[in-house]
Amino acid sequence: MPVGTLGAVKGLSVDALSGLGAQLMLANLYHLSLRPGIDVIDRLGGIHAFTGWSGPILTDSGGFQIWSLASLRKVDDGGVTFRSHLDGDELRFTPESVVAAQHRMGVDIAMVLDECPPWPISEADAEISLARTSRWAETARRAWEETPESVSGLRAGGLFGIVQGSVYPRLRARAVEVLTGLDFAGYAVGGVSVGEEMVHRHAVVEMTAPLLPAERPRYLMGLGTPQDILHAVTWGIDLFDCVLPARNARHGTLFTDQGVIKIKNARYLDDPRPVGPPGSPLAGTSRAFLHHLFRTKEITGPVLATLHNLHHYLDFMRRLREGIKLGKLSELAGAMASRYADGETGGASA
RNA sequence: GGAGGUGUGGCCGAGUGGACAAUGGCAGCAGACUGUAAAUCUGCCGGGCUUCGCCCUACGGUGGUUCGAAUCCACCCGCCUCCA
Repeated sequence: MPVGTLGAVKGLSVDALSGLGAQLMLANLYHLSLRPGIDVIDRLGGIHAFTGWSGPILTDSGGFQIWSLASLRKVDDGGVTFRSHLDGDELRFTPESVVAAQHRMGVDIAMVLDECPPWPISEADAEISLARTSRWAETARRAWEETPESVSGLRAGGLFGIVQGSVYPRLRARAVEVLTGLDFAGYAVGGVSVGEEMVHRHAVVEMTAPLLPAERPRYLMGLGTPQDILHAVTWGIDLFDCVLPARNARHGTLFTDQGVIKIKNARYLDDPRPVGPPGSPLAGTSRAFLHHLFRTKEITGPVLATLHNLHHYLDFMRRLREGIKLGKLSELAGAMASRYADGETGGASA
């Protein structure tokens, strides 16, 4: 899922996004609640009509903002109260209000409100946090059936639960048990991509993914680097979202099969080689030109780089799906992993 | 011709006796970024070294005052503005 927090992938039109073959876009309830506000989206006929994106949309609930905006919120058993990062306004999210808001926008996949705990965290604190997240999940699941009063009369398509429990196997297992008992349309693994080391990240996937029902989608929230995705796919994860390809593109880092290209580096000043492989959006764009666009701060630089990175990621996922279909995932994953390891400029992260 | 102003590191621009190799910004070089408070942030940025320190060269030029000068004085050079 390309990430379009405010309803758009930064730098791309909906046409450009669908041209890349994107199937599902992620948006964010916290950010959309502040601007333009759910009422506005409701009045305009829901999030698809509002954004013009006709493909599926998943909205994150604001649980991640409990972590990322930790200094601007207060959590209690009933929910979370944010102080807007824009103007300090109070914004109250409860499990029920979050479900209702996503119904009103008519999103395809709604996420329950969860508490994304920080890292590091003790097992005792993680357990307290998980207990709250679990109660919220039950509340959200009950609220899900209630039809909201909305202008658009829309409903969300499905509700996903979010497995928390930090790095602790006992807690992750308990979380899975609670959530599967509530019968969600899909299950997400949350609480990663909060600054933890790769070993922890991978351990969480390995201890959680196998416990999730095989017939429901498994969504790993917030990841990741190509290496992270490769690892998670081999462990049975189906769905990903990550700001990395889009954000890094805007910051001048391009993902390729050979590793990472930092296009702003002086070495690309007169590099005639194309940015992307044949058939990709930037197959006809030289590294020298893209370097020039970044150096001169042309808006087109970040836009083209975003096209490139999203294409690379979506193509990467396409190849993995193909590998799964052919029953050759482990072969493919092994080959890809070694390529990233041997990349000319190294992998995406240490 | 007269009057006034000004000259600082690649550029712009602070600094008007010691805390100054000299605030900022730009440019330059590199790094970071994982459910987006991010077209953002961080580091380096006169030269050399044994780089939490030392040495050299530096605030238009020359000379001087002073224990000490980018800062004060004299002369010279350049540039700008106004008047004629």
